[in-house]
Amino acid sequence: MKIASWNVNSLRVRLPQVLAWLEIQRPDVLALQETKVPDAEFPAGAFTSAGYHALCNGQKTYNGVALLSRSALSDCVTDPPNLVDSQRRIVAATVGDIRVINLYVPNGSEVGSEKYQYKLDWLEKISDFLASERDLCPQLVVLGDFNIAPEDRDVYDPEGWREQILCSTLERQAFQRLLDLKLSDAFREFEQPEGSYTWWDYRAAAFRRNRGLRIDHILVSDAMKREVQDCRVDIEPRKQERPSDHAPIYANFCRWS
DNA sequence: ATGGTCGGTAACCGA
Repeated sequence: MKIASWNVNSLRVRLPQVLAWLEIQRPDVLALQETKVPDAEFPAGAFTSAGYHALCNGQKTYNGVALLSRSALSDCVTDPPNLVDSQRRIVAATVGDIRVINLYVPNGSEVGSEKYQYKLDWLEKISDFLASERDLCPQLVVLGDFNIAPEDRDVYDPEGWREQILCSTLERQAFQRLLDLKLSDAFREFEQPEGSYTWWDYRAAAFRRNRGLRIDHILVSDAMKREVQDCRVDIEPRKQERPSDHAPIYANFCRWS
């Protein structure tokens, strides 16, 4: 079973690339972020034709998440009780016996800004939600765009990014608190190439120079950690014309969908 | 080379 995550930076623009990627990689589940499309305009038909069920939680212009799955999705949550927010950043659902939670964590803009505080508050609240979800279902996968590079090795220039947004100590501590919920970073369960990243700025030919950060993650509960077989970044879509600034990541689990 | 590029939307904001 393959579970993937991809910040597409506008599903309208990236739909052909997403459909192509579904055909090539055949993930059982794909979590999308930054769809930037209201639910009424979500291209559900295209995904149905491709063999996927879809759940969307979108809005105009900003944010927006969705879950695609080859098998049915149930028990959808978009608004945890303690996270009242007009920004559409969460969609959770059950696939078989696995609880999948797709997150688009706020970017935070700049350390010390109002948006930065919103990000930290949001992470605090999501932590409570994840704890309650974990207690309901031991087979838990939490994935998405976390907008946090957990360690220096996840950053192409750690000194240049020291205490900058995506890398600050408070953000890294917030990420660690998620791991403290007995969740593991699936990517770090395996040997990985140095310079593995999931996001590269559009500017300054950052991708060509591999000036990236690893800010998209797949976190797994202990029950799922026992079954994870590999976790990779697929940089092929980032090489294409008009790419998202993020690459997809995926993990394979030793079970059928 | 201390800037640079996207997407959404309609002058700039967010990333």
